[in-house]
Amino acid sequence: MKTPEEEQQKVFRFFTEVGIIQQLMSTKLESMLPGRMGATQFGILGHLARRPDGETPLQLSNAFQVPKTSMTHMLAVLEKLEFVTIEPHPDDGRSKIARATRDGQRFLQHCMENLSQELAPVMEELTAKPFSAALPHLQRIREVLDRERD
Amino acid sequence: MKTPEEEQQKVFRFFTEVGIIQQLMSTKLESMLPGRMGATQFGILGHLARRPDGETPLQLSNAFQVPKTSMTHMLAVLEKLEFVTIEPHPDDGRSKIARATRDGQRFLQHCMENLSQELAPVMEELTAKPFSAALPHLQRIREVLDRERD
DNA sequence: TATTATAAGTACGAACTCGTACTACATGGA
DNA sequence: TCCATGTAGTACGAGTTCGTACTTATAATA
Repeated sequence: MKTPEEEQQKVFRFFTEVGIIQQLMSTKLESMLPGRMGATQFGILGHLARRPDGETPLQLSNAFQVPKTSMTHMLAVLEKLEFVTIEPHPDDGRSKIARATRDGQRFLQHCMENLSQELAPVMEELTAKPFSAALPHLQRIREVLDRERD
Repeated sequence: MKTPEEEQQKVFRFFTEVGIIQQLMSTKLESMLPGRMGATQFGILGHLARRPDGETPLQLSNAFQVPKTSMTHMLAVLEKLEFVTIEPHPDDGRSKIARATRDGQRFLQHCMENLSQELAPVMEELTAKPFSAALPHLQRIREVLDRERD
C-alpha cells in the first residue's frame, strides 16, 4: 500500500507524461500537415469524417473543449482548404452544420498512412502492447474527467 | 492475437485519448491560472523549481519541445510576473539562465494545492489505481518517442 | 400574442505561437 | 592571431487563440 503523498505524486507524473506525449505527437503530426494546420484541426476532420450527418460548431467546440470563437476560426480554415463544408442548419436558423468533404476524407486517410509510416520504427521497438495496456485506463480516466467538468 | 489493423486502431485511439485528457486537464489548470498564463508556462515553472541552478532558455525549449522563439516569449511573461529571474550566463556571453523565484515557488505550491482540491472528486471516484497502472506504459512510450525524434 | 430570456455564431482586439532572418558571442583551425 | 563556422537568443511578422460584446434566432413566460 502507498501513502497518499506517493499516490498524489503518481497522479501528477501521469499528467506530466500525458502532456509530453501529446506534445511529441502533435509536433510530429503537425510537421506533416499543410501550412499551419494544427493537431486540433486534424482531430476535427477525423471527428467529422466519422459522422456523415456532420455536427454543429457548438457540438464541436464542446467535443474538443475549445471556445466556440476558436472553433469558428478553425472551421473557416478547414473550409478554405475545402476539407469541410459549412451549411445553415435546416431546423435552427441560428445554427450551422459542418461536414467533411470527400477531399477532406482523402486527406485524412493520406495523413494517417504517413503517420503510420513515421511511427513504424517506434512500433517496431514497442509493439502495440503498451498502447493496448494503457488504453482502458486512459478511457476510464477520460470518462470521469469529462463527466466531472462543470 | 490481433490483426495489424486492430492494433493500428488501438494505437490511434491511444493518442486520441491522450489528446483529450491533456485538453481537459490544461483547460482546468488554466482556469485557475492568472491572466493568459498557460499550462506550458506552469510546466516551465515546475521544471525550474526543481532545479535551483536554473536552466538556459535553450535547455528549456528542448525539454518542452517548443521553438526557442516561443520560449523567449514565455520566459518574458514569467519574468514580468516575477515568477522567474533571467540573468546572463556566467560562462557564455550568448546565453542566459532562468531561475524560479521564491514568489514563483509559492505560486506553484498554491496552484498544486488548488488543483488537488479540484481533482478531489475525480480521485475519489477513480482512486489512484488507473493512474498507477497506466504510468509505466506511458513512460515507456514517451521514452521511445523522445529518443526516436529526429 | 407580446415580451423576456436564452442560445448560436461572429466581429473585434489583445495576447500568443512560431518561422525567418538577424546580431552577438564562441570555437576550431590555419 | 585571424578568420570561418556554428550557436544562443531576439526582432519581426503572419497567423492563431480566445475573452468580450454583439447580432440574430429560438424558447419560455405572461
